[in-house]
Amino acid sequence: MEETLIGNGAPGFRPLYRQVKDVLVRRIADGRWQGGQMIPSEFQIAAELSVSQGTVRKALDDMTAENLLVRRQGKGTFVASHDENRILFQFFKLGRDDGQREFPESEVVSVGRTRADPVTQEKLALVAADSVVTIRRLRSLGGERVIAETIVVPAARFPGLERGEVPNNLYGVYAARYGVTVARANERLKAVACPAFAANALGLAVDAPVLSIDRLAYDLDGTPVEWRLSLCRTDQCHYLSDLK
Amino acid sequence: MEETLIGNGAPGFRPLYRQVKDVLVRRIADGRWQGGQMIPSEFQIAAELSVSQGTVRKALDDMTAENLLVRRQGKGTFVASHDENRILFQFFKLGRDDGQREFPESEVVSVGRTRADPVTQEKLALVAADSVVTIRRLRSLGGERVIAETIVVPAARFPGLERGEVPNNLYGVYAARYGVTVARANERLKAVACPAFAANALGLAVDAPVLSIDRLAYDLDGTPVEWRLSLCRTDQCHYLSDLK
DNA sequence: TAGTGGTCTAGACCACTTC
DNA sequence: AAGTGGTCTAGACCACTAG
Repeated sequence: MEETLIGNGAPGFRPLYRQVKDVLVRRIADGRWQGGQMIPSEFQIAAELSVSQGTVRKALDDMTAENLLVRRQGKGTFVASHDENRILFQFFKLGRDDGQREFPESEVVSVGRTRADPVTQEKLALVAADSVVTIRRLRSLGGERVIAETIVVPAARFPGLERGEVPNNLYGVYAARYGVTVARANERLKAVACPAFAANALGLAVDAPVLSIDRLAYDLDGTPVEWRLSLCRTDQCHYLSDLK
Repeated sequence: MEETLIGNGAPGFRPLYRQVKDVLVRRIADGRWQGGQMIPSEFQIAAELSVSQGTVRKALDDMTAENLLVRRQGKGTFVASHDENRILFQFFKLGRDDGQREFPESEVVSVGRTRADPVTQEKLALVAADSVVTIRRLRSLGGERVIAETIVVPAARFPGLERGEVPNNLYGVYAARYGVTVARANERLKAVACPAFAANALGLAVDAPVLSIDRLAYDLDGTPVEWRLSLCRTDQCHYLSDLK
């Protein structure tokens, strides 16, 4: 076994299953276990780490509850990938009023690399010397442009992102090309008057009400990795929030 | 044991812990276990239902994850109550921009009982003959009126609600006085132009952008028990949504 | 048939709270 | 010291998938 688990007599007590979980999360964070890949069975992990299979199960169940793993009876346990389905249900909360749920199309407006302005520095925990990549794009649902969004990421974690294609499924690219796993995000929503630049793009009058979504996304270590501001026209669609 | 658990050879297979959970949920739904009350220990429940303590634990852990129970090591397991804290973190997602999180004050504008209109019938699964109680109120954060909301509930489940005081913490009253536990809700958010009636109350210009929150709340059986439409001014506050 | 995850049990011991 | 929930183990058996 490569990692060392501490006994439970220590004052800084941490449950075994927590330590097991930390080890496994690190393997995903380090990219040793990639999205979509099947991981070893419970018994194999248990033997490797010298714990019982039940302890491994508790760690895996925790990670499954946090959408880091997907378990399929009879097949195996897989690292969750940022495919369109996961995005759709975990990270994209906009749905059409007719109940249809679909992955939005994207048109990139601009991509560029600049120094981080003060607001961005604060959002992404950067300093003035740091560079960021800024992506502006429009997104459509059912053929209608409904979102104008600005995405800002630290250039250091995504070298070369500003060159070449910007695909629709960004979080998939973060994971596959840069080994950055977006694990969670928080969003702040406001109703605001539509600014001119977005009004043109969305086919709205200036000052029409639009939904502003200010999102900060974090990786597995809790480090902010993306700041995104989306302006959405919500006459034909809505933001869906489940409270439970 | 009063309830009968089925063996696991049956074709309609249901895990034991699921059956245990159903039994315990029913006790809360029926009001036999009230909010805030301590329930029997794992061993007592296990003995009563003739299952192992581990099986009871899995049922209790599930219910804890769904915010139906609160477990405190060394003390016991308690039925979750709709106190201000739970509402604040589970059912009230509006927070001030300065980061303060507080329970809003309420001023009731009107309370009345009428027949359910077609839209309400559809939302709450009622028929034309059914009556509903409608509450209109204003809510404040930090002394500022920020929400104008309309709440509609089936009169049959809340007899007499339209008479007497309407307290600030409605879900607490649903539970304590009517035995109705709000277990989950879903909200649809839009940015809309402020209608005249709300503009006056919120100190906004007509057509100013406001956040519209359309909420349907469900009880433990999954029956819709409340429809609520909130119009919020979001210049000093925001709707907080955590994606994980 | 073999391998995976899912359920269930029984028992030991630890951590926290209260008396 | 007694009672609660929390962790950990070991082993049995069931359900699902694939070859």
